[in-house]
Amino acid sequence: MEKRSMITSVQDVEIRKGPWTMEEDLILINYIADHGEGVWNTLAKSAGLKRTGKSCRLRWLNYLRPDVRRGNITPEEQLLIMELHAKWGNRWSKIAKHLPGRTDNEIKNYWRTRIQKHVKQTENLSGQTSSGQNNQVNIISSQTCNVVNPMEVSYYHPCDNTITFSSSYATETNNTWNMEDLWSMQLLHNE
DNA sequence: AATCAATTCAACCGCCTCGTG
DNA sequence: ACACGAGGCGGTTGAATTGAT
Repeated sequence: MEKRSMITSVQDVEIRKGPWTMEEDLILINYIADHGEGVWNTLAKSAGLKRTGKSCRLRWLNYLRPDVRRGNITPEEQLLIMELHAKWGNRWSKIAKHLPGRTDNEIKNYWRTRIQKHVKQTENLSGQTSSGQNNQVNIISSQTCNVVNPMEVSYYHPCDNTITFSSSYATETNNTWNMEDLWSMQLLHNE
């Protein structure tokens, strides 16, 4: 059950798993600010983090990096994701390189939870019309209005192949604390 | 208000590739 | 040529959150 926040003991070294604490984030941010990123296993040990190098790398790249953008995928980004996925398939890191600030993990999650759902729905509605073909264009053109998020409604415009959103909210998803808080604290800490 | 179902997304896992000795 | 470790990637999991009843 307690898959999260557990501690695994491997060769006398406690390895923490599960959600990162604010303290761990600050340690990682400060360490990378001083020493740079990379050589993650060494970094984890040197920084005093009871985490694997992989875990540190993932946390930094997907959440703590100052240039990472999270939430509020724009219609343009959504369209680009769909186009690139149609072109390359599940090459998430490759797709992410074309969306500045977006991570492969976020794009993967976004695709699976938002877009793929609509792919299946649309396929069910449109029957076999696109059997075996690259389906992205069909997905788009068969929809004139769809709910992408419970709080967002997107409208497709077939004439110019664009999507507009009517968004009733603009809150970014939080992970317990605000990143701006973290970065301001980190700056203070480094003073 | 309580309960259950559905959704989201952070984080882990396993596999693969690459560099090094 | 082989072994090993580090890094990177895609698939998957499951706790937390949100919505529905």
